Amino acid sequence: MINKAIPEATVSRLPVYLRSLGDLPATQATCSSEQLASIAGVNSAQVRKDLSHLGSHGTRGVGYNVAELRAQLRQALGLTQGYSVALIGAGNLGTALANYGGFEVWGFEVNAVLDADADKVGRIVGGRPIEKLESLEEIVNERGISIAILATPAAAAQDVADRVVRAGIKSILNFAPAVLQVPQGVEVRRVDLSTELQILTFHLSGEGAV
Amino acid sequence: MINKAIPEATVSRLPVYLRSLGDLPATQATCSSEQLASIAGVNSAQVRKDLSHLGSHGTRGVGYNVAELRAQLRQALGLTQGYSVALIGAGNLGTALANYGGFEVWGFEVNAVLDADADKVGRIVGGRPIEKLESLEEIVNERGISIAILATPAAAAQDVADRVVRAGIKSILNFAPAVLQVPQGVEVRRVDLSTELQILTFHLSGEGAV
DNA sequence: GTATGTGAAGACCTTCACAGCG
DNA sequence: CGCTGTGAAGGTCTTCACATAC
Repeated sequence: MINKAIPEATVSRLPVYLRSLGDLPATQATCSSEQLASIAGVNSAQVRKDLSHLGSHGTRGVGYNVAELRAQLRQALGLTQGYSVALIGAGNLGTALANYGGFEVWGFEVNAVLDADADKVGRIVGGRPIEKLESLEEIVNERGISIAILATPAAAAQDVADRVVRAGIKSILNFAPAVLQVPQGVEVRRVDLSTELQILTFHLSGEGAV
Repeated sequence: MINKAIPEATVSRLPVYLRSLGDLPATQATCSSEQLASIAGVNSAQVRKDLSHLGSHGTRGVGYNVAELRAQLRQALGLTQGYSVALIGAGNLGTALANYGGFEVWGFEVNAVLDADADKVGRIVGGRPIEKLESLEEIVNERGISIAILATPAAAAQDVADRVVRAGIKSILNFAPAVLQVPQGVEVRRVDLSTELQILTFHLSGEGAV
């Protein structure tokens, strides 16, 4: 399997490259590692090494074929198929995510919005009625959900994660400010506002410029 | 300056340790690296090495004093003072962030919500009227804003960032799906939904279970 | 006995610099 | 000549393992 060989650090940059290609003029058929690097904000040797993991073959003296590279990136990232997403937690953030729609372009569709609060069930969010958390397993099976986005309070996050894992989901995007314990084979990515702000203040208060 | 010596990887874990301390029973006065590691989801040697960068001194055979460690973490992260934040872009996500309030606990206060869209100006979001982007510089000076949260569309992000930098802000939390170019001395942290989802699908579609 | 603090080893990541190809 | 692809060098980060201190 080719994927097995791609280092994690490279994987995390592939989506950036893919998006960067979209920033090129539509007329541009070819693109150098130098140019891609400048849009993506990384070193050009990095770009070349990263792309070499895809088995990508640019043309020396010319660069990479934009259309082909885009196809290879989508392939590597598994974006040739669509994904069904469940959003759990319909508070402020959850509601905003349900309405956001910025990732439908990439083939992600929110096919369920769940909440533990019975009072919220039935309310329409992002064009769908909120469903009760108890139906999770059923919904996952029926609608082929493969990704869960957690936007619950921190205190509820671990319980919900356990439930999500029991329902067979292997990919979790966690917005709750908590570190989740999950079994091997389940992948969690954490997006944590407070953490990011605190990293910023570290640099603000500590060393000077640079 | 002590901060200068703290590696970036360590800095990014300090907020997690700080929050993890809050998960301990209120009665617990002392905490081992082992316990902290398990809550924070890292290796215990990592915890010890990270904390040693703070000049922290645990007690051998006992562990770390919880209250003291919390104080040291807050100190290192610059959380002994409050920070005034401007939120730019009052769309779905921006509105949710304005209402969120989950980081006020840590001393961050949203003291301005701005938007480029004249139609939105004056509407109340998170208890404040939306103000026009043109007033940015003035607002930053008047209210001592030191952090900007960007929640604009990707296409506008770079222009807004330029403006924010010109207003003298040195810390940006960027939710727009774009890589920002900023001068040396300005720190940008990117939070990118689509990127995170795509990293998840890489693992879903590629290799099997870990 | 128990848990910290840390040198040393090893894994991983980035950058350089240039050979090689178009 | 220009740009890719990559060995080699140089960093950074993580983990181990144990001396050290309470």
